[in-house]
Amino acid sequence: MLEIKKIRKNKVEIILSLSKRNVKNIKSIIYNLIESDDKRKKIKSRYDNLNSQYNLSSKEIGINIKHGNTAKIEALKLNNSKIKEEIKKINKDLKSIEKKIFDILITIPNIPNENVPEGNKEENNEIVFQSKSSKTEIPLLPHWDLVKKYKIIDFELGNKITGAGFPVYINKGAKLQRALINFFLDEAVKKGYLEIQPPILINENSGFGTGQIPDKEGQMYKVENENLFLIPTAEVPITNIYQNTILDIKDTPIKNVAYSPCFRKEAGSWGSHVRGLNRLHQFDKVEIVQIVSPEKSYTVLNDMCNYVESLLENLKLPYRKIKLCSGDLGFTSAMTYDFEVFSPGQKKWLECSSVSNFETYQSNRANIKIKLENKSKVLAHTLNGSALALPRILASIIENNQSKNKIKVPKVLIPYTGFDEI
RNA sequence: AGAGGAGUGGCAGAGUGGUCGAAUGCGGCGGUCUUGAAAACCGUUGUACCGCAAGGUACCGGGGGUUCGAAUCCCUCCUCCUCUGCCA
Repeated sequence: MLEIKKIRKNKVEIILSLSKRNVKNIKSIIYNLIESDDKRKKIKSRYDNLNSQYNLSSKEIGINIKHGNTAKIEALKLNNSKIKEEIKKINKDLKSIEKKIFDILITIPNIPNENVPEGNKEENNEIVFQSKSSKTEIPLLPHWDLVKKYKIIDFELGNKITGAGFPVYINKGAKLQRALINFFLDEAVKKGYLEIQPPILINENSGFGTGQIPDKEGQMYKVENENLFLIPTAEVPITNIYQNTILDIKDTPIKNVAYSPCFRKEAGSWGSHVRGLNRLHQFDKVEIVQIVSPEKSYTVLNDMCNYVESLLENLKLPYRKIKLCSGDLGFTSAMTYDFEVFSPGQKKWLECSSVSNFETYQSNRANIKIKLENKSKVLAHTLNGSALALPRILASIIENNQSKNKIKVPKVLIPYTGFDEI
């Protein structure tokens, strides 16, 4: 959520950059917001003033009770009851204007960083890097055929037990999953990330803190009667560890890594183009999260991207790095790089990581601050990225490493799998 | 799950209806002293909002209520501890 103070200060720039993001009527939204905030200030001032009068009067009653001035007490009580009525009324006004402001604020997405390419179409995304794809003579099978052939993932079983989008990993398929998770966790820990295993159910407040609620509430599975949600990503519990905290600058950067299963309803995004591991309701992911002081966040974004690239290189997968344009940016992000691995069986690129800087958008919601050297407190910048999401990586691994009768396991994974081919 | 107890400032801990935003101790910060450090002593030390400022308002787990007045009384929810039960 954007900070109202910043909006007031930089309204022209903000209107300009949000209009690049497809936000309709942004100018009138912003002006409406500022007008409402002006109103709020006036009401707040009146409200405080009345409360002050009321408090004084109550104290006076106390003093008069001690001295037994019955007549005066009654007069003061009468006066107080009048003030109280007005306080009640003004309190209503204050609450309603605050709610109005809040309701507007949560509909406004983050402001894209100035270096984000402008545009609303996929073509406006900037391909920063792309591996040269290796050409092979033999026809390559898509992963949904390979997993059947080698009996490592069973989609039918998943349908039976749960429903579509919940695959069952079997034998070397299951081991490969476990190997990838351990490999990703170990690599992150080597880079100084603290390993965390978070709850995979979160409450409403945490969902709000990272921006899933209310914007993407419909994409999360809700536990009936408990008011809890299955996490769509470990970003939610991990970032919310720090909700309502003031971090000392000395304790930053916060670098956390977590493996978790992720659950997404993916409502509306299902179609014939979605097959196999391309899109699932449940999948595994290792997520890295950093919380840093504002001036460092873009350096950190780069570091995180470099780290993700190093994983892809270690796995020897053809990949590309894409800088998302303003129109493609997630609601809460100020800048995002996507990483895609090549699927030769499908002849298309599959997103396997998304690394974002949210600047203060999440920290303002979750109330995460940093106390600087000079003791001033500022909203922290939060960042996160997949490092990595498993299913598409697994798809790409088996498709890229297939030969006629086997699939070679990437070298770095062999110590983790205990076998070198499937 | 049942019974009982408890949730107060960074921590510890007082306060059970009236200048309580809250004693005290520890910690933190600033200073005096010291060649330096420690000790001692003095001062300072929460967050948000309104206000140019002076100052004001709100917050004692969350929400609601009683009262002229609530950290203190009542209701409700959450969390923690103890005992009983159940269980991976």
